[in-house]
Amino acid sequence: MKKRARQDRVTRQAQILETAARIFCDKGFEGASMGDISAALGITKAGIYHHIRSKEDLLYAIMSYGMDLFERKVLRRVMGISDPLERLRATLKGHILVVTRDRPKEITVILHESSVLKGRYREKIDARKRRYVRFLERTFRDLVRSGVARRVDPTVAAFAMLGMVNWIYQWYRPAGRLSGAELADAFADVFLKGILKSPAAG
Amino acid sequence: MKKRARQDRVTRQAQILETAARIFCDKGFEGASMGDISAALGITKAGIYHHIRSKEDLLYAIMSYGMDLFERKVLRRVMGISDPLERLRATLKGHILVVTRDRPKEITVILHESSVLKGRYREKIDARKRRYVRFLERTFRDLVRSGVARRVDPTVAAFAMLGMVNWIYQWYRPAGRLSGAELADAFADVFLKGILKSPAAG
Amino acid sequence: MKKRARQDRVTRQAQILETAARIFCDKGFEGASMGDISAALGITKAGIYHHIRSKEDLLYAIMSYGMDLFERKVLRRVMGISDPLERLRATLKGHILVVTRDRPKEITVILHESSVLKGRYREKIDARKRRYVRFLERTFRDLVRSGVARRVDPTVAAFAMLGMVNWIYQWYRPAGRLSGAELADAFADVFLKGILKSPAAG
Amino acid sequence: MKKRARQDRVTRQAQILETAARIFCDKGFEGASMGDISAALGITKAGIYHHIRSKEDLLYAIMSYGMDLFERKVLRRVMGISDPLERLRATLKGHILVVTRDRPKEITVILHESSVLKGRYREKIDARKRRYVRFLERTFRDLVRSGVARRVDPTVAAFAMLGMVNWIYQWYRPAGRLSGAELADAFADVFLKGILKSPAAG
DNA sequence: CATGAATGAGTATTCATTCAT
DNA sequence: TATGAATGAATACTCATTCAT
Repeated sequence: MKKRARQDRVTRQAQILETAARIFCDKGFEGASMGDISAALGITKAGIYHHIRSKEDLLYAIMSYGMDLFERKVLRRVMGISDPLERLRATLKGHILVVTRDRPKEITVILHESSVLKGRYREKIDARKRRYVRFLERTFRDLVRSGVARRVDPTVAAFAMLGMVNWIYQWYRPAGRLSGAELADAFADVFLKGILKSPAAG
Repeated sequence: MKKRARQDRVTRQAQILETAARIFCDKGFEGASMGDISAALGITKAGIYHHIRSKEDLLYAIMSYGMDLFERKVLRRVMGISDPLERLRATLKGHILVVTRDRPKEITVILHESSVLKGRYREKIDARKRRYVRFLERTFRDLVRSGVARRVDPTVAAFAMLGMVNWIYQWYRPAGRLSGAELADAFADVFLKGILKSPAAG
Repeated sequence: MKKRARQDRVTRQAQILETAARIFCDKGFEGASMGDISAALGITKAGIYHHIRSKEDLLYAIMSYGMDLFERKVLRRVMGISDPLERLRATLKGHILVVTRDRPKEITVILHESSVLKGRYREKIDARKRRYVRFLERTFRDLVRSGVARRVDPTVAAFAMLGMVNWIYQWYRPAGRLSGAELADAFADVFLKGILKSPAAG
Repeated sequence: MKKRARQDRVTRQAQILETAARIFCDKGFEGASMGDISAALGITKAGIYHHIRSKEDLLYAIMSYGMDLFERKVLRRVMGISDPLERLRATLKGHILVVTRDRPKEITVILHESSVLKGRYREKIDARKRRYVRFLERTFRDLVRSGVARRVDPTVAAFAMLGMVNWIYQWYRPAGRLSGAELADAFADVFLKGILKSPAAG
């Protein structure tokens, strides 16, 4: 019985995070009201405050969960790959698959609302983002060193790739022509080989 | 005297747009209040309403101006270039230079707040964005047809490039290691030739 | 075991009264929340409601206990004194010693929050206060009649004394220069003999 | 016309202060809501915020005005009196007359709500209170030195007097038996000459 | 005896907007 | 063209209290 109670609580918490993520996604953090969220949950505004401390805490919890998700589903699975090309390809595809197939609202929230977070919360999320950027930079450096990649600036390459991938949520619709897997392949192809046929043309 | 009055009015309008763009940029559209804007302008809130009809109108005016700017500074200058590779290169570099050197707040607002616009305003801005996307797609199609580019999906290529470029405002700081021109060159290099040394490796 | 249970309950009740008195004292009745009290007690808000019926009841219970305390420690001990001057002196000193040495939060609550009580509760506390005022008036009347005191208005004298004494909680700090006993002596001296050297000077 | 506007504004400000003082007096600061005040003024809650910055600011403004009032009506008029006995008598009577005849709600608010103020506001009001206490202490010291008063502790005498006088708002009703002037005389009599007929009796 | 969850009413405050002047 | 005053609706959040477990 106690277990049930605890489980219910977890469920409520998760329900709130999920619903809030959806609504923050649709209306933006500032555009969404606690009333929107409580209404979507079918409880009162006051009821929500049994489970969270403030709207900003809620946002952080969502982002933190989104980070967990990303790290669990992507980062953790690719960090150990020793071959840098395999590592990069797995990262790129994994990242794209997560944002196109699972489409976790939490990650959209991270991408779109990160600047509303202040103070320690902001720092914590930013630190986790930077960790990912550094992982990408390291991978590009490995690729250049191993002679597989051209002499690209690792930082430039990292942000080029991040831009391509993080922008997906702005335009990609799963109902469209391309599946997530197809997009992943296509983006990997463009990013790795470039647009042009012959390097000499550049 | 009449001319002066009209000029002053134009000036006020421009002042308001510029100031509001800066503030929407800093705090987001929903996070910014008309009071923030009027305070930054040194006039009263009521005073602003002599020049604009509503906060949403103001946002639209900013975005519209941002679009004008982009089209004048980038699109118009490259649309006429007949060689598709030159056209693409000029577009890519022009676009990046605009967002790294001029850094117009209006364009950041377009990128970050477009989903708060509703109805006809939304459609109008979206139509202009789509026009740019179609222009890019046409360019990639031309490149493939002319045998200069590999067989890439034009839509995929367009959004890959847009992602890289539109994400820049999220991380690029002019005080950093790279100048706008250097970033433009580096991104063009990565995008056109890809990361890898040998196409066979992909 | 029953005895133990009852004792525990009494203990809990007393704990709640004491803690609530302290918190009402610090933050005022309206400024304090049931959450403040429950947190200070280490139980839940709901837990408190097993021992009290409402916040107002709790306030009344505190005041009532404060009154009990005062009547037990002061009034009861001096009412029987037949010599009016001894009676007055004992009352004055006893009252001051209670508020300076024991410093019961309950009495501060009575002095500071009495107007928030309504209805029957208010009447009950007010009645006990009036009883004390009438006791003082009677004592002054006795003093005048017996020729020991000058022809002072008993009501005026009673409220002059009450003001001096009831104001103490606003400024007196036990860490200061005067002990409670010293303050009691000093106040008694001032009140009984006045400020001036020679009555003629007044 | 501009003058009228400014005058109106002053009037509104004064209206708000006065009304809020009355309501804080009746219900206490925490017990009173901004809605109570706005309703009493016949404007909306939002309307009030054109004239004040916050509820706490409003409280400070009331207390500050109460202090102005007291200093103007009492302190300023008596500070210059060179004879200490005259000075004390004028202070005592002036103070009592102010709280019994004018009965400014602002002074009651100062006496009852001062502990809700925090930070700089609290310090400012406290400093003005201390200034009055020091003035009283100086006066008592002068009286003792000049041989007019008995050897009383100036601090004790000051707080004895303050208690008598500051407690008046708790019990005095102008509809009662005593006029303010009569109470002033009676309190002065009790305080200066004491209760007892013969000093030897103490 | 105690809890976690919930609620309805209420809190101070902010908002975009209007309007008489 | 600008202002000060005002408003109605909304904001995030808190409150005392209840109740099933």
